[in-house]
Amino acid sequence: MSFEKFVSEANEAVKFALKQLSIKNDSFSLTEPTRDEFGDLSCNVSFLLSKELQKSPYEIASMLVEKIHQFRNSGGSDSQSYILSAVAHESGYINFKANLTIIGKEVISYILKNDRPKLDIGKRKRVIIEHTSVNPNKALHVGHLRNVVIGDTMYRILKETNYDVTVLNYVDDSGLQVADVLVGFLFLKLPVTPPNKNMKFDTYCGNEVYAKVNELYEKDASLIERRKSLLKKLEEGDPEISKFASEITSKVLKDQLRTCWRMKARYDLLNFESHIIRSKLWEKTFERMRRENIIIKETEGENAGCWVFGSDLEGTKIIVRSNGTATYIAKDIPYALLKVGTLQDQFKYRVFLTQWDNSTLWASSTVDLNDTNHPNFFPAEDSITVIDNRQTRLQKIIQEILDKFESNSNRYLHLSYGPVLLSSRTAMALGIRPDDQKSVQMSGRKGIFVDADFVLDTLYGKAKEETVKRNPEITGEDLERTSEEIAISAMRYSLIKNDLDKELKFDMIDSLSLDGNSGPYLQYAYARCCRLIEKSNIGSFSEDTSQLSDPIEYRLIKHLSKYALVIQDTINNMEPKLIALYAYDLATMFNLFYEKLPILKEKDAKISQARISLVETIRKILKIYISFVGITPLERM
RNA sequence: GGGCCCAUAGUUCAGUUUGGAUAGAAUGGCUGCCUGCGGAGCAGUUGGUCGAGGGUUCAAAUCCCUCUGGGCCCGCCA
Repeated sequence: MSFEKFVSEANEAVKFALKQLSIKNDSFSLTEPTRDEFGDLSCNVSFLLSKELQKSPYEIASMLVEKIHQFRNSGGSDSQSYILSAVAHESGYINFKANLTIIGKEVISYILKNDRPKLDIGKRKRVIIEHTSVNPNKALHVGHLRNVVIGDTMYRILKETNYDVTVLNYVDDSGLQVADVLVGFLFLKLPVTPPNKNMKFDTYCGNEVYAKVNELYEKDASLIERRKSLLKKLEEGDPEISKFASEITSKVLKDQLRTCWRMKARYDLLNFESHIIRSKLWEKTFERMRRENIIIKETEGENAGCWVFGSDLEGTKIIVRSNGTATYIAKDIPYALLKVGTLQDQFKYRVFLTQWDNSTLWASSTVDLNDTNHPNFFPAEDSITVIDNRQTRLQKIIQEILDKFESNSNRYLHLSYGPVLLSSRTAMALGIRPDDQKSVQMSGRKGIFVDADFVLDTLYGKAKEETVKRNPEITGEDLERTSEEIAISAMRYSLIKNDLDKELKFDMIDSLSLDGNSGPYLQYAYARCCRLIEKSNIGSFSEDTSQLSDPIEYRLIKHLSKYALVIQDTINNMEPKLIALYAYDLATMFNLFYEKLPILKEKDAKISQARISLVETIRKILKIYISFVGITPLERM
C-alpha cells in the first residue's frame, strides 16, 4: 500500500538525480533509519560514490538533494508527492521524510472502508501444506505443538491472501512406533482401556504402554523379535493385526486431534500410511524409478543387491534393501510425487469428522463409499512440508529425486524448524538432572517431555485466576471460554514469535507469563480498542488525518501503512514470526498512544473523532494479524 | 572423519538475507504512575569487550578466513 509507494518514489527520485548528474550507480539502498529524527527513509548512495567522485559524502548528498527537489517539482501539480522532504545530512546520508498526511489518509480510509482488507497475493494458486504428522501412539508434547502452530499459522496466512490451500496430516499408522504399543497390548497383555478413567487414551498409550515396552526391550531381547514380526504383518496387511492396530491408532489419533483442535488448528485430509502401502503406489514408483534409471541395482560391493540412488549431495543412498523391502526414505517418495502431481491421485476418501470450525475433515479410505463429493486434494502447484530440521538431509534427497522426474524440486518446500528443548529448570522439575545449565532434548521413548494438554491446562488455570481477579462479573461459560482463549493465545504466540531455524527453549514458568511480549498482551490491546470504540458512540469515522500531529500518532500511521508489506515478506520468506513482531509493535505503539494522549476525553471534537478513527484502524489491523497467529480477538478479557 | 546450524544484557530473544548513524525488546532487580479512556498497561533505572582472533571496507553484530564452545545429521533403523 502507501508506504511502498513512498519507497518507490524515493527510489525514482534518487535515480533521477543520479541521471541528471550523469552518475551511474544502481547498488544504492534505501533503508529505514535507526532514529526518528533522521526521517523515514535514508539513502546511502553518497558513501558509495565518495571515492570515485573524490568528494565527501556530504557534498555528494547535497548535490543529489538539489536534483531531487527538481524531480519533485517535475512531478506535476495534480499528483501529490509521497515525499515531504529530502535533506542532505552532515553524515552523508540523504534523509527522506514521508508525506504522512497523504499516506495516513490513504491507509486509514482504505482500512476503514474494507471490513476485511484482502490482499490477493495467491491468486487462487493451489498449495498443499502438510503439518502435525505425529505417530499415532502417544499424546502430543510441546515439541509437536511447535509443528502444529507453524503449519497452521502459514495455512491461515496463505488462506487469507487468496491461496487455495489444502492442509494434510500424514498418519504413520503402520510404523515401528505403532508396533511398539501393539507389543504392549498383545504380548504384555496390558489393558486396552486405561486403568485411570480420567486419562486420555493417547496419554495412556504414550506414557504407560509405550514407555513400559521400551523399558522391557532392554531386559528381554525376544520382545524385539516379536515387534519385528508384528511390523512385518502390519506392512503386509495381515487382517487380524491390521484391524486391531487400526482400532488403537484411530483412538489415539482422535485424542491427538482434540489437542490440535484445542490449539485452533484444522486439517482437510488425513492420509494413512497403511492406505498408501495398500494402494501399491510404492510399487508403481519403484517401477518408474527403475525404468527411468533414477535408481540402479548394485551388483557388487557392500551394497550388493540393493537399489540405490546416486545423490549429488549425499553419495549413494539405499532405496530398496537387498531383501526387497523399502527403506524409510523410499516411503516418502510416492507421497511427494502425489503432492506435485507426478503421480495421479487414485485414492478413495471418506468423511472422517466435523471439526471445531465446522469444516469437514476427510480421510483416505480403502473402501469405496461412492463418496464423490470430496474436494480435489492433489496435486498442488506448491507443496510445503513442515518437519523439524533433523530431517533436512532426507528432505533434500527427496527434492533431488523429484528433480529427476520433472524438475519439481522448487515446488517441494521443506519448511524446517528447530526442535523444542526443555530448559534446565523445567527438566529438573521433571526429575532430570541436566549437566551444567544445559537444555535437554525431549524424548518420548525415555519419558522426557512436557505434555501439551498439561501445559494448556496449567495456562488455563492461570488465565482463569487473572480473569476472575480483574472481572469479578464474568462467570460460567464466559469465564471458561475467555480463560481458554487466553491460554491458547499465550501458547501459540510463544511458539511462533521466534526464528524458525533456532532451537526453542521451553520453560514452564516463563511460558506461564501472561505479561510483556506475549499473546495476552496483544489480546489486551485489542480489547482496549474495542472498549474505546464501544464507549465512543461515534456515528461515523473520520478519514481526516490532518488532526493527528503528535509523533506517537505519526509512528502509528507509519506502522499501519506497512501492514501489507509485512504479509508479503512473511510469505516470500516463509517467516511467520514477522507477523508476530508486527502485531507486537503495533500493540506497543497503541498502548503508548492510549497512555499519553486523550482519546474520548479530548476536548476538541475533531481531534477526538480522528483519534477514535485511528483506534478503529488499529483494531482492524490487530484483529487481522492476531487471527493469522491463531489468537482469538477478545472484546473483553 | 564429512556436512549443516547456532553463539548478542543475569535469563529468553529481535537485529545478520541486502554492511551504515548512539546495538533494541521482553523478563528479573530497584523506583515511580489508577477519584481519570481497563494497571494483563505506561515511564524511569540497572544490566552488553555482539564467543575469540585476523581480514575486506570510508564504515562490520552483519561479509570472508581461522579458532573455541554447543547442537543436529551422516545405518540394508524408523
